[in-house]
Amino acid sequence: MTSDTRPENPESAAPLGFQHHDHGACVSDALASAEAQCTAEGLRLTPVRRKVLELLLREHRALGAYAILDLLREAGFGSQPPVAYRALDFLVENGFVHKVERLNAFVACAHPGKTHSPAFMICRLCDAVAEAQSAPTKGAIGNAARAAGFQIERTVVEAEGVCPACAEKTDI
Amino acid sequence: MTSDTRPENPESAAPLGFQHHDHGACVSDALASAEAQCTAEGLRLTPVRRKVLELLLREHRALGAYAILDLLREAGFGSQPPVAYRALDFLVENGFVHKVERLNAFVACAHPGKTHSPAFMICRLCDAVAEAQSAPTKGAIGNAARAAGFQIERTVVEAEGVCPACAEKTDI
DNA sequence: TGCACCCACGTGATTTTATAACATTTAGGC
DNA sequence: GCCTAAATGTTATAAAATCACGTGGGTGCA
Repeated sequence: MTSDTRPENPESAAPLGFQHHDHGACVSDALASAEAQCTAEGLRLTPVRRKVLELLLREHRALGAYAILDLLREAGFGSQPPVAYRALDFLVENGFVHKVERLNAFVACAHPGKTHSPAFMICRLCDAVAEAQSAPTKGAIGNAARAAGFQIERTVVEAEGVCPACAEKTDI
Repeated sequence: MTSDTRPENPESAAPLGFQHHDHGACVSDALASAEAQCTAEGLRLTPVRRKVLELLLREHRALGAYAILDLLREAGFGSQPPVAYRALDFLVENGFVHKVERLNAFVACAHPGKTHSPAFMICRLCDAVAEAQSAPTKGAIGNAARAAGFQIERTVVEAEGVCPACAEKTDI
């Protein structure tokens, strides 16, 4: 056991977007901003919750709950599933983390702050996940919902395919 | 065990669309059309596969793999998970059935024949699932993909909310 | 016709993902 | 300080999915 989301395709540590960027700052900025938001809204960013968010920010890719659990154990936290799931529930509920349904995995939100409807692009080769925005009430699904009288509360939009880096490796 | 997708909210047997329609004809028509397509394409719609499709058409709602497995057992087929999963793999691969990622469940395709990108509306109260069409390469996600150089192969579009029937019951 | 191959099926075991239930601790309001 | 509510730790179990291996039934071809 001591699982990870995948056989761990070596070199492809799957950047959250598909382009590189200054990490490190990105992690601590996001943590600070999360802390600020929690203070502002009276939410409790407890040690476990903070750690899970930090792990997801640091790893910068989608991690399964049990992969997170392993990392929590290493960090000296409880190591039973509910520990991870509860922290994830909190983070997802408050928009700091999203669940990628297609992968049964979790990613730190790339556009924190305002509530939004995330859309994901998932590379089937290297498992990289990029987050974009979707517009729930627009487009085909919005029209269908209006026509059917369906009230949309939340949307899951995930595209599976090949990221630029993998396409290059494969095509050439 | 002997599971079903839900505690089975009694009266809400969750129509596939949100409006009623002539069932029965709908089931046998779909089966016949699937058979025709398989013959045409040299695919083997074996007894188990046919049975699974029939069950999904008949139930007319999203069923978990284990719920299907129970029904298969009752019908005298093998009752180990791979039996259901293999049949479902075949049916999904060939477009007769879709997987609803949000529910880890399966529905018979409501628009068989041509290949398409399904979009689902899922009622969180009665679990009804309606299928609409999405346009993968259009809209926000299509633009994001083009901008990022991501090649979309498949999309998951699922809206969660309240169906007309449940909205009526609740609001009044 | 017979044989060989491939595909599908049956079954047992196991892995991965997720939740239930309950005791214990901790933080904050008063 | 004390009470309450929320968060945590832990045990157990449920639900979803896959692996591995053996068997049988068509299809194609000699």
